[in-house]
Amino acid sequence: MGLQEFKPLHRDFYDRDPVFVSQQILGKYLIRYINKTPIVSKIVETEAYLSANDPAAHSFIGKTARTEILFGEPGFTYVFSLHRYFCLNIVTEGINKPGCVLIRAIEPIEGLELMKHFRNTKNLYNLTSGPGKLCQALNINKSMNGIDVTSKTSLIQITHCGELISKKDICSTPRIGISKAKNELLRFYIKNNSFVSKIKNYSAAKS
DNA sequence: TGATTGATGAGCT
DNA sequence: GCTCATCAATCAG
Repeated sequence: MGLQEFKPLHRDFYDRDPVFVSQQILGKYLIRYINKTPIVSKIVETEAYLSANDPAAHSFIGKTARTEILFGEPGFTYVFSLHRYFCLNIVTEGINKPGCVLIRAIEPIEGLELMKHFRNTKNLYNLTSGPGKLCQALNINKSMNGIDVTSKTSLIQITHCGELISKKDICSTPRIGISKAKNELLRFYIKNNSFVSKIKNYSAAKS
């Protein structure tokens, strides 16, 4: 696979509403370099966290030392820890509009052995089907906070790929595991993709 | 197989 | 002290 054909998405891509970016980023490639060796994966599930009126967003209470990166330029990583795990977000919108996109699940493409090593498991589905799991598989921790994913020299990049996901193949549901704003449909995933987390919870239609 | 719970650490008040 | 955008082990049926 010729990696040089994958160009990082431009910063303008992220300089928009997090709901829009959350859907458009589905199917794009997430590349993580470990000592120059790329781990390639496809983004298959995301959640949007809004810049205003979203009590579930970390930025809701205002700017703190932890959330400072959210208030800056779009196209940078926001990594935070939760219990023993980490979650990877991408900052969207402009300065002082602290929206972001949480990467909830990825489909492994290349670098399977490295991911299995970091996760200490052989089960393919269990490798990256959740925000904490994928960070473990990609060896992402707090030191990966504030990385520019639009730069060709970054350790984490998000790039174009051949596959376009059509609107009808994007499903939306409420976000997972939050206690506030439970009814907003801000989780998005690629229909019928087997690496999406918590598939069974939403297999039945809800009226 | 679905629901519940305990491990666990950082950030905020 | 309490909260929390998680996960894996455990238990009930």
